[in-house]
Amino acid sequence: MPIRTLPLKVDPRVRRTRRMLRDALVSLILEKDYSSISIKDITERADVAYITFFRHFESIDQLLMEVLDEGLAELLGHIETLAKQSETSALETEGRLIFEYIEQKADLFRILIKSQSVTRIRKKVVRNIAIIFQKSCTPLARSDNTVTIAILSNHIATSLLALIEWWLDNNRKPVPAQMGKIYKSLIIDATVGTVSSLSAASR
Amino acid sequence: MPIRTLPLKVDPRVRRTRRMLRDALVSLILEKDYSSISIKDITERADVAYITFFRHFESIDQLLMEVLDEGLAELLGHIETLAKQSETSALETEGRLIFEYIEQKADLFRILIKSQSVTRIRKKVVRNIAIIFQKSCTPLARSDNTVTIAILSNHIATSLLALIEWWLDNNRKPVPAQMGKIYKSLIIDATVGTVSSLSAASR
DNA sequence: TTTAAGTGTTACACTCTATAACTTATGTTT
DNA sequence: AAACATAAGTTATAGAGTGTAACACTTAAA
Repeated sequence: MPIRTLPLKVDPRVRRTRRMLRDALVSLILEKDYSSISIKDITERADVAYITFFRHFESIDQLLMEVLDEGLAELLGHIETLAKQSETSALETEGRLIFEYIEQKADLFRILIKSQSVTRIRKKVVRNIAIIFQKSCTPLARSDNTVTIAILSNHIATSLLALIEWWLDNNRKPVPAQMGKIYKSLIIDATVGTVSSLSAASR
Repeated sequence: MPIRTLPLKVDPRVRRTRRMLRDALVSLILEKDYSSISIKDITERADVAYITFFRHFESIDQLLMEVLDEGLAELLGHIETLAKQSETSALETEGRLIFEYIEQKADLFRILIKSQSVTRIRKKVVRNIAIIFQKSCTPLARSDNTVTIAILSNHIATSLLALIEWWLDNNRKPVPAQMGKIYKSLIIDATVGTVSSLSAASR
């Protein structure tokens, strides 16, 4: 049995303060460079006392992690759904749906990409996405080579993020449908092709 | 004709100071987190007065750029050579040579990967590497689609860096020869395959 | 209403960045 | 070698940012 009952009634003042700090950081990230954001900036934007920040978070990075954990849960759930679809017959639309989803959640993705500048956070995001694709990679690597699976899933995660970053930097020029095709061919099909060529070489 | 003759006799004191600052930053990056390095740290390590830093550089980022420009020139030249080889018949050894080179220049690469945490610097490194591969990509994309070429070269550059980062994070586990195969199959062959599949679709 | 906990105010110590005025050291030139 | 120009060192200063402490005020819960 768990030691603490999960909701455990959080003081509404605490909920309010943390939410205001999160919202303040989000709006600040969207309008200026992450590394130039100070704790004073955040507390002023949140209309909260300076010291209150330290009563809830150890650093801006930690606050950002809370923000991302929130948004990432939804994002990862969406990617996971799409990854599962790729095992079925909906391969054609999978990539397009990803980029359409990005257009909808543009703010979240701008923050996500910007956050990648913080190494620790970037690695965590990559790892989370890689874990999702790991499931799709495992059946592919017949020789159950754990190293190969790790490399493949890491490659998919980093490549997808890089492709998204490029797309956002270039004003989302090719439409989602075209980006979907590129994603499928350049990342997914290519990964599958690698598995067969590598396992053929070791056979 | 250029306005200034290029070497123009740099004061030996300036050369010495700048070299000491560069060396100090390199040794600091190798032993602690980049974002925690202060200008005072650098000048103390370099055994130089604090104010002297500002007489040569505007910021730590700028000093790092000078460090990277130095090392990157050699690195890029090496990759370029390998990229040219890929147009000939030496395809089999290309990838292996890259990872053997990384083992030799481990310090430079550790700095390069760590520097990626600074968005501006990371983008510049990616762009530089992408430009090299752009030349190899151009003949592939027959429909001279500039967008496609940009995406392909960006994909190769980011994927290669991500693969290198993964390899360094995992204690260089698979030997260079194996990593070379993975690189060739997962990144190079996959890119070539994408070009043909995309141009076939638009035909 | 009383109590507990969260938040605000003010003050302070510390680090880091950035600049200025002035002195000392070093290289270049005559 | 002496004179000059320039780089580097010393000291002082100002301002921003982090982090903590003591105390007063406000809100939620009993």
